[in-house]
Amino acid sequence: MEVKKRKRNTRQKAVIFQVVKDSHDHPTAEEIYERAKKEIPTLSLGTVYRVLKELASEGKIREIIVNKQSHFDRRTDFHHHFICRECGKIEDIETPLCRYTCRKVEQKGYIVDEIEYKFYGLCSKCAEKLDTNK
Amino acid sequence: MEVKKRKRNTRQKAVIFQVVKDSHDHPTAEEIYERAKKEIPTLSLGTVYRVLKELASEGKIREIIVNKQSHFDRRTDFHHHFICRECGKIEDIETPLCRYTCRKVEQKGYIVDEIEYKFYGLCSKCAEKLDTNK
DNA sequence: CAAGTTAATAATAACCATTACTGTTAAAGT
DNA sequence: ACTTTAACAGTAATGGTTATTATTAACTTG
Repeated sequence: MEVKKRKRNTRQKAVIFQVVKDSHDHPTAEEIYERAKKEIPTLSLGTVYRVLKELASEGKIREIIVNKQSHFDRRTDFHHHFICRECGKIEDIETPLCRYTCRKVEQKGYIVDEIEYKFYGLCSKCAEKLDTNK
Repeated sequence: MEVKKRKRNTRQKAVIFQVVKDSHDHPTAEEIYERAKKEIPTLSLGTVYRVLKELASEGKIREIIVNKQSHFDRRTDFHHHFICRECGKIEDIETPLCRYTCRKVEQKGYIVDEIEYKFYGLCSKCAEKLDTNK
């Protein structure tokens, strides 16, 4: 009954994956598209979206959503994000899992498979800039 | 130079605010629109969006974004959310502010003005349902 | 390694939550 | 009541994302 679909290794997938892995920021699909086009000029934006979703569901990259827009993270280990309201930059935040919080959630009978902490405010650069302007 | 705009108290604003305050779930703009239309049948969806944004920026309600869609919360006090991947329900989570984490973020020179924790997984009902189906 | 199969692609249309626009309505001051 | 104009209803536009489809190119098989 089950028709098994063999996956194919395409240049597009390899290039898009590499672009994310080489990104030290947290690019959007559009930005990844622009970077990958330098390698494959005929690349289509739809392909970028599809491949990114696939890579994320395979656990090879991470999707993070900021202001209703998907960004992609080369890191898949446990960490969180700080988002600057001024410049929009997304910074990684290393913070341990809060056992106390997890226990409280699990006590309610919920099964948690993902935890996401987001901190909003001003990054050091923007905080400084706004301070000197005053 | 400054032209002061006097705000007007309209029935639309009052009804929309009341709908959110009476909501024990976390409705979307569309859902709030449907509920408020029972009171004001000629209400426009655009008005709902505008008023909700206004109420949120006044701190009278809270906007929470789940799956790239705005939901609205009658609570404005410090709390977080659990989102069920199965039924989409959003549940409140009471958890204290993690001082350790905050200190780490502030050590980087960031100024934090909002903290958002989201827990994803299965709510107790859906967890049970999926368990008995096996 | 040529031929056949079909997964993945490029290009484009559609989607949908949200925002912008515009003529009209109705709060609030005089 | 009259005037002013903030807010409204109705509708068009926006923008990130997803769906569709004919075509291309990985991989399989002979």
